[in-house]
Amino acid sequence: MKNKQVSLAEVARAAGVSKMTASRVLRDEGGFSEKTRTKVMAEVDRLGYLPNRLATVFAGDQKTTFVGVSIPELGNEIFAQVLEGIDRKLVAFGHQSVLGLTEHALENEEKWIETVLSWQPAGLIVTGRSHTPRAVQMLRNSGLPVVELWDFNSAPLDMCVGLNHFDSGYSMGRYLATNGYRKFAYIGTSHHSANAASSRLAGYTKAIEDAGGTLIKQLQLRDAPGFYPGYYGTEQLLASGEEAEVIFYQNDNMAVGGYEYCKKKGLSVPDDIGIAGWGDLPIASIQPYRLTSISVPHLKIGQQAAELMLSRIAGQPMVSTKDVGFRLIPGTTVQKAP
Amino acid sequence: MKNKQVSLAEVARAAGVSKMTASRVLRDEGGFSEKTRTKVMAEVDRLGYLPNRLATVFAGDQKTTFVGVSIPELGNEIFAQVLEGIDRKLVAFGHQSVLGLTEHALENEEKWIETVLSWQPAGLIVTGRSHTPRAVQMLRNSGLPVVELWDFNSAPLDMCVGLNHFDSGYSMGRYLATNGYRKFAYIGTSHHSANAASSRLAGYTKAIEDAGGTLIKQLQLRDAPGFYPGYYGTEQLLASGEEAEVIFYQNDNMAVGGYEYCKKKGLSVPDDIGIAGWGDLPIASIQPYRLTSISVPHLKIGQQAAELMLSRIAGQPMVSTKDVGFRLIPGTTVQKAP
DNA sequence: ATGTGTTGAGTTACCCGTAACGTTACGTTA
DNA sequence: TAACGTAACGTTACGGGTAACTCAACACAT
Repeated sequence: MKNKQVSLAEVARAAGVSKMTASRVLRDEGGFSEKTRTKVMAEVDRLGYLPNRLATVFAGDQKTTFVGVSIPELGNEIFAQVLEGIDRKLVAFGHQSVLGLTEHALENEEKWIETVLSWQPAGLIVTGRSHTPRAVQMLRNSGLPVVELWDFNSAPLDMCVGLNHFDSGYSMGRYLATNGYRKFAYIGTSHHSANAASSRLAGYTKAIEDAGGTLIKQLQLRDAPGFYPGYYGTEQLLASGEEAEVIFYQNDNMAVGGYEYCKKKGLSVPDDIGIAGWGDLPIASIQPYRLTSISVPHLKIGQQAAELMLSRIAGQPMVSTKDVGFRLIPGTTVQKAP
Repeated sequence: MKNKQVSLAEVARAAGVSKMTASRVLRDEGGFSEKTRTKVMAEVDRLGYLPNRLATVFAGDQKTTFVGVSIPELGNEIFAQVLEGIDRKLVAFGHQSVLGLTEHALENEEKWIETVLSWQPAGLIVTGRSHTPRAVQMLRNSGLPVVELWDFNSAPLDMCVGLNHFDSGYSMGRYLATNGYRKFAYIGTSHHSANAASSRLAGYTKAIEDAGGTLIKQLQLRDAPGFYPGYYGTEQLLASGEEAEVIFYQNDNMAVGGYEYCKKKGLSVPDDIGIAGWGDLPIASIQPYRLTSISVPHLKIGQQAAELMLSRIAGQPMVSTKDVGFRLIPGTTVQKAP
């Protein structure tokens, strides 16, 4: 199998025409006879010719059809869905996603950006609003369309699709306060630095302050934000002796874990303790209760990102920021004000 | 931002040397003075030069560092994990994944293969063993490393990593029969044709036959294999009046859905009915019971696939097929023979 | 002073398509 | 019949790097 790739020149020679004529036939550009077309296409089939798009790009000093898509991880089903939404849309318009998993590290992102840019992509979609200075520099310099996902940013590098995480945390805090809660807790994971989750916490904290309540405890676990960290984090929190009335979790996976711990310990939710999650994740949809949470349009984020990207590639002028918003799910896991 | 990309020639001119010298400096090839190196690197920084790797590939008639990775969907957490495993490994060795979501359709795969091949990738990783004839033709013709994932195939196109789905279904059937079950049922989804799940069903059926039992009902829903299809599929099955003693589901998501339905209907598992899943998915790990299932090494599949790919790219001779196997989880949701 | 080797460059050709332009062989019109 | 138009195809140049080769300058041994 050391078949050297068949080139257009070989097809042309076999068909007894020039490269140019063969090229015209393949692009159906016109300016050739039907007989020639038949002959060329026959040779294409016979030799199994596949065009080398690299050369095409090269010839016209264009870009490839690749769009770099960088997300933190795929273990998080939200990002997996966002990616799926993006790719579906891109593929429908003749583009391909080049994957980048940053594992929440900006240095990884920077390295990935450098590599992907060297392959002349049509554009880049990245997660988050914070990047290394060099990454910003490279993105700016490239002159390529860039979409920043997830964290809504009114002053994006180029384009932005996401939601205001601070506001979502604030909404939850205010909602809980409105329903009579005074002593709040938060459980999240912090193996990554400045991210959307910390914005949520900041908003939550602010709402509590504004309402005159107290954030009596915040727990930052060194783990992935899943069911068991939620379970054991809750155990740890309750064992600490602090008398939280309601716990806001980084996401639904953790919240459901917390719920299960409370249930096991004989605590009644919401009578003894309130539980709130974030994200409206699949795990919440299969519980016999309705988890209080924040619903986020994952698929919409991906699709919108891809749409912005595509219209910029097509050269259409477009609004360049899009706040997809969020929705508070009242649920049944916190007490309602009388 | 219509900055034309800075080329090596511009860097060279600015540094007062030839393209070739600049090229040598950048590749640290030697044959230049320290003074020249400093000057060239200064201009690289000043102009923000990023190499155009396309040209390099082009010049040397080489391949890009892209590896095409095609999977059916990302909604399925198994495939998301497999992809993550692949990408981590590939990136560590200087490669990038170009994503392809086939949505279980071979025509999509074929089209994707054609497109990706035209960009001169270093190799392709695809899911499943069945492809369109033209897809097989193109893959063969390319002479590129190809890994077929998921479904173990002793006669792969090139390389293969996966497990024998038929055997896994057979094992489950035999296990259940050994524990005294005689009247079997199966619930799966069939919006896709020949796939790994149907191999599992075939193995299950065969085991039942061999044990002298009866598959009294098999339900193929037109839906994604999730919790609710499992829930309502079970309702439908039980309402049909058939007296199944045990139900084998296409995967754990469906099985847990089935379990919840039984629980709601007051049926005791495993006393009144047996429940078995497949995949050892995350959903099973957060239940208060241990689901009878088949455990599959997802991450290992991805890693192994990437490893095979990388060693083939590096030109190392390698075993080209790898059966990663599976493990039956006895669980607590089926009755044990006395 | 001459020959030889080494260092530090520059020159040329090429990769595979395509844009731009050139060339034939006709047919058509004045 | 000369002048012109057009369909069908060919030729040339180019893009951004790199392999392979050439070349100039200088050091050093003979």
